[in-house]
Amino acid sequence: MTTLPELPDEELLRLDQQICFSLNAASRAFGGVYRVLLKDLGLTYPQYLVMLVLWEHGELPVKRIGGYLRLDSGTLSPLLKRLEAAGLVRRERSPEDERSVTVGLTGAGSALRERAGQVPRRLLAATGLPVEDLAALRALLDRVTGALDSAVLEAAEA
Amino acid sequence: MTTLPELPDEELLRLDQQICFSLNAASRAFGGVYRVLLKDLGLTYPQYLVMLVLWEHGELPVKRIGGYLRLDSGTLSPLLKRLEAAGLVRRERSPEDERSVTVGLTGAGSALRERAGQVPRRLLAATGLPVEDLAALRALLDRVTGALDSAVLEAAEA
DNA sequence: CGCAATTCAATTGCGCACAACTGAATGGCG
DNA sequence: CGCCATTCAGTTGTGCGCAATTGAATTGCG
Repeated sequence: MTTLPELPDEELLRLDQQICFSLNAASRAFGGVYRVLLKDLGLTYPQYLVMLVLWEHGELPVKRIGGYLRLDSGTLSPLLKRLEAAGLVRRERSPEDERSVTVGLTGAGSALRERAGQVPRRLLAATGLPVEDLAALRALLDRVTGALDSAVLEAAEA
Repeated sequence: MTTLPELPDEELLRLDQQICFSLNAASRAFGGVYRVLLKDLGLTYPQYLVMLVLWEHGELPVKRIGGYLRLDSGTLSPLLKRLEAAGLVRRERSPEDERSVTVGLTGAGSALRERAGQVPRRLLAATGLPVEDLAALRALLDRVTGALDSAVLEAAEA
């Protein structure tokens, strides 16, 4: 934890701007590329993330999907309904805990995985970065995410 | 532009997941911290970005604000209306080009800059990263944003 | 056992992001 | 000059993200 010593406020303001600007721009630039790549799959980017989780882990309760993606039911419930309406996903109340809803893939949902196979390679090519730079980027992002989350938690406790 | 040679599809899928997961999580983690920091200013994070632009550049047409922030009128028009309703901003048709709307700060909008002065320092502290790491993060993000944008443009031309 | 606290998914409400479109104003070109 | 393409801001519609609330099911504790 650096205490950011003798930097003047003006410098801080400018640096802060660049960081939040850059992160914002990058996030939406990724969204734009995914939008193009996912268009003929009929998926949005968040829907694709949910499908990735289901392809990897199979049947899951909504709560656990939210755990993987840091999303709550306010976001997931309508999203899953749309995936269900598209015939990719099946939702049913868990028999052993009636509060929980289990989400599983339909045949079409599983089959979509084949057509999605090209997406990662095309996305990586679009980034224009060597794999090791992407790994460094991911490591930095994860570090900052962890720190930001605990900062919010501490603020909430106070 | 690396061509990502002999990596198997399974590896690519996993790496891709981690990158988009990480970026998504980081973006929303930043949003969470900004939400806390900006709460008593009565600003959302995108509204704060617009105010930063206005504080730095003064009066600007909507189009130029969108240029700085990569946002279009579909996002900015309602956002600016809310800032106007909050008394922070003033909007008026440009006399020399009636299509354009000039956005400027009100007294309250300018005054808010003082109260926002603490935000950058508190955000930087929350990231838990030394300044040089944040600079590296920003550089990586900017590189990838540029590459992604041109990739989308090329796809649009084809 | 019975009641209170907790855990889930779902819903509501608000704001942002983006595509598609509208309509007014402008500029260019024949 | 007259017309057409372009440039703006604004509107509409869809989907995501999050806070707050609801309501049902479950758990825990006295």
